[in-house]
Amino acid sequence: MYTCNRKVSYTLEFMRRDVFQAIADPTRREIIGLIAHRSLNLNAVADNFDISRPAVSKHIKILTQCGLLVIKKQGRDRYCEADFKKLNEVSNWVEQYRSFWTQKLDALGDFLDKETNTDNNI
Amino acid sequence: MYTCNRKVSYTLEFMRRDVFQAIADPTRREIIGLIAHRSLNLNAVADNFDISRPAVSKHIKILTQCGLLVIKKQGRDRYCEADFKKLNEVSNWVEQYRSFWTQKLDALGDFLDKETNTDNNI
DNA sequence: TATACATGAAACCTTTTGGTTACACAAATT
DNA sequence: AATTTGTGTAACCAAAAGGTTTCATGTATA
Repeated sequence: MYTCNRKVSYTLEFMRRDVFQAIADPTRREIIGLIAHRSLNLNAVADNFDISRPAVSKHIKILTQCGLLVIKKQGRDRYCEADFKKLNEVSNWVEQYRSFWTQKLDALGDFLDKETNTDNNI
Repeated sequence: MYTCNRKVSYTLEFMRRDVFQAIADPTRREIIGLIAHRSLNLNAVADNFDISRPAVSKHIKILTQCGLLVIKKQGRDRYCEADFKKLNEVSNWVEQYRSFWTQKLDALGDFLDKETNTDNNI
């Protein structure tokens, strides 16, 4: 029932970050907003924040590990490109409850409908 | 530009939790799922998890502080009721990027012919 | 009234998070 | 060739997160 995602610490870089945890941080959400339309190299991203460049680098690493960000090497630059497919997981989770905060009357019916085909396993 | 949400610690209980941070924890998402269709008292919620009752109580407090959960006192019981209006904030943020992960699937086919096959680890 | 129950809250602990500085190194530029 | 630039990474730190046990307190109930 309850699967813990935090004690996993593989040796490799693919430690399968949770996308919910990734977007929990406001800085990371802002990074996603920055690179949504155009990819930026790491320094360009860092210029938008008051924190240090390595701190931004860590955030980018987390976004990469959960699949929200892809790094394209180009010379000595690392261009950060957003990949929003993983956001579908968040959308699915949130939207299953949409009826609960929009139409109260149909709430129970909609819930029962959607409950049959939820696949939110990470 | 970057506003830190973590250093806020008011004296009162209304420390305005971030809903993104609230749903980052899998236990809290599960709690929301549990009380979505019927309200449960605290012990009933705690019965669904392996962690202690005070631990669940803390999660419920966080959900309350961000507005995702409302507690209705009834005798000695505290019934937990979900309030999904705050999820709109998450939905808005995610859905602004929906076109990026839906239309991109179509455009992907075009680009894949020309560009080098980048590994899309899913 | 005495006891069981539901919950809140404090004190404490360990791990994670988010930040820093310092240094290494390859790629560009001079 | 020497230097500047972009980035990775290690070592470190404070605070937050998530958990525990223990105790207090208000409600029900035998």
